[in-house]
Amino acid sequence: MSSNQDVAAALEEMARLMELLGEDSFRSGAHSRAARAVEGLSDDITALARDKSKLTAIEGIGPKLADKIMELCSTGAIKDLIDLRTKVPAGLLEIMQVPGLGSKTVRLMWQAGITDIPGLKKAIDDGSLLNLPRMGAKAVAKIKESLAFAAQAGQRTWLGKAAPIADIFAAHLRQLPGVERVEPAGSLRRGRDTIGDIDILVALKDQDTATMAAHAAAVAKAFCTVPGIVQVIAQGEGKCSVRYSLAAGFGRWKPAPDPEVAASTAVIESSGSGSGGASGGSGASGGSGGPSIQVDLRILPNASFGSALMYFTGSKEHNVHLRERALAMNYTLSEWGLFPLNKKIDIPPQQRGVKPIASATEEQVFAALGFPWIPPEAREDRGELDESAPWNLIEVADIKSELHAHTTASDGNLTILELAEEAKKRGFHTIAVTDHSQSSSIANGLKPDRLRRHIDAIRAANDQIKGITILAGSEVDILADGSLDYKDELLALLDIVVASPHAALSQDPATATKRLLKAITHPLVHILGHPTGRLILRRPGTSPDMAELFAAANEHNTALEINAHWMRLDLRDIHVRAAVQAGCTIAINCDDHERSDFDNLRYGVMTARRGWLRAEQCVNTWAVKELHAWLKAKR
DNA sequence: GCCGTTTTCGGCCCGACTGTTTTCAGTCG
Repeated sequence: MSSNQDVAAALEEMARLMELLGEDSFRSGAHSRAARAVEGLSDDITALARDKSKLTAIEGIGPKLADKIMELCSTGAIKDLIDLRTKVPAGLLEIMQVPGLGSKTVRLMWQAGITDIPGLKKAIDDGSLLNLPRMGAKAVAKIKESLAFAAQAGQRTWLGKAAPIADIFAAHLRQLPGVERVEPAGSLRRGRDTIGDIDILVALKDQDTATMAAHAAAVAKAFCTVPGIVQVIAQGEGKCSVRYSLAAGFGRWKPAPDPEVAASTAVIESSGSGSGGASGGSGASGGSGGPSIQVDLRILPNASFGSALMYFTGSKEHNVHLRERALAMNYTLSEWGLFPLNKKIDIPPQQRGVKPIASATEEQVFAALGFPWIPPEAREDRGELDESAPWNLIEVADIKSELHAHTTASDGNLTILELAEEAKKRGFHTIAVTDHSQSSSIANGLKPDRLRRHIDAIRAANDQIKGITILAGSEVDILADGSLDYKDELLALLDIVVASPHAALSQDPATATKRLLKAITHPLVHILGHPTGRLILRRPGTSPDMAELFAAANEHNTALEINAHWMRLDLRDIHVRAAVQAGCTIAINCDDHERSDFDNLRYGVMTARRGWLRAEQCVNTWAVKELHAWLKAKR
């Protein structure tokens, strides 16, 4: 059995190997595109692979690639991939991970006898690398510097950790003269659960050319000297790239109170700051190899802001399709704007002073191409260009309740009233107190008698406070066999039950499906909390049959949670999309343990928007009456 | 290797930066 990730990895490896062998770039590109298509599927590829026509129905997968996917799913291997591996030394793929080295250069190295990273280092040291074509002292120095980052190139970090770093850069640039707008773009703006690099777009006030050039230079300089930068990769007039120390960005970031999270993240923190003292003015010493993230800057005139923001937001595949659509309409689209196509002239239109058809706002550019404005979170080339109706996706402002929160009774650090006051401050009409159940002993889970007293305390607090309803609830453990951690008589006393898996997260898919189905179909359960139990970049969680879960959730009127903590975001985007299509009800909860956890809501909402969720399908947007009626229906 | 509101064959997005070059190839997003 192969997961979607396995299939995508195999296809991507084939693409890389073909590049190294110098094969047709469109052919390797097709493999690469297919890999991303598989990665973005919410359906299990193994199931689809039983029927070839279902595979070829996926855009980017034709008959040949369908055969290879079916071969991998049924035999566990692809013969063509094995053949490719025998032709290319394995170390070359590692060399290609070095930032700035692509297939053409690595191929030249291979021809010169360099086949792995140690060989490359040796060729740098003995000077033989200089003998390669187009390889001078500067290029070698750059490779030497980049080698330190080879291991972490391609590594990603959490959305909730990248966003504060983007804020640091944006705040730094926003105050500069001549700057009209600063906008983080890229995967951050699309709300992906992990971020590869941070993209910042700066729009300059439209003035005379000389003034704008001076302002651009000042912005570029300011960008490349932000404290915490460990390497300047490129610095031009309109475009810069740097690597920023992740350790230096830890200032605002605290380990999550969730003990399992705290334990795992503590490791990262200590390894991050271990080399050269704590954060602060580390400067551009470079090359220490500590955790770092690439930050890219693009500077453009404000008149191009819309098209530039579209270009810089991506995704790459979305952009490619959009540009193809432009060509079909006899236009050409770039970050400079949408222009009439003129194939006879080689010079780009913006350099000839051609007036764009649209460029100032995203709405204008989309409209000129015949689309409604597409939310950034939906720009993943997952069918968004086939939609013609306005989007109207859920927004943070739509959220009116929080239905999963902890207090000092278990592992939170707020009292019932403090929690309720904070929720009220955020404009919510309802907050549910859902402390851990007895089996979560590490989180100080409540034994039945403590829960009974806790319910009384919650009722008392609810009588005391005005302007918000406090619900008595529990985040009850779903035990390994699917049974719940309290007896039904006790659960029936609660206003709301969130059932979540916390242990036995390595179960096989069939067992996990059975376990979660039991919780979903339990008559007293309202919400299935963080369904797979994954921790992003830490552990995969279980892989239940989602289609089965969604069908059962629909039938039993059980909501499925998007846990908004940036370490979880579970359900994940593609699951949300499938759940929305299946008609499921979704909950978006912050799983609050402290005040600042309420701020994670934006990540949960972004994940919801990536699944094309509209407000009405989310319980947290419902008015008091509607929400409470839904809760009571299970009592 | 995929795909089709001009095509079932002949295309396949667009521009910036770098380092090496006497005009451009490679890489990246």
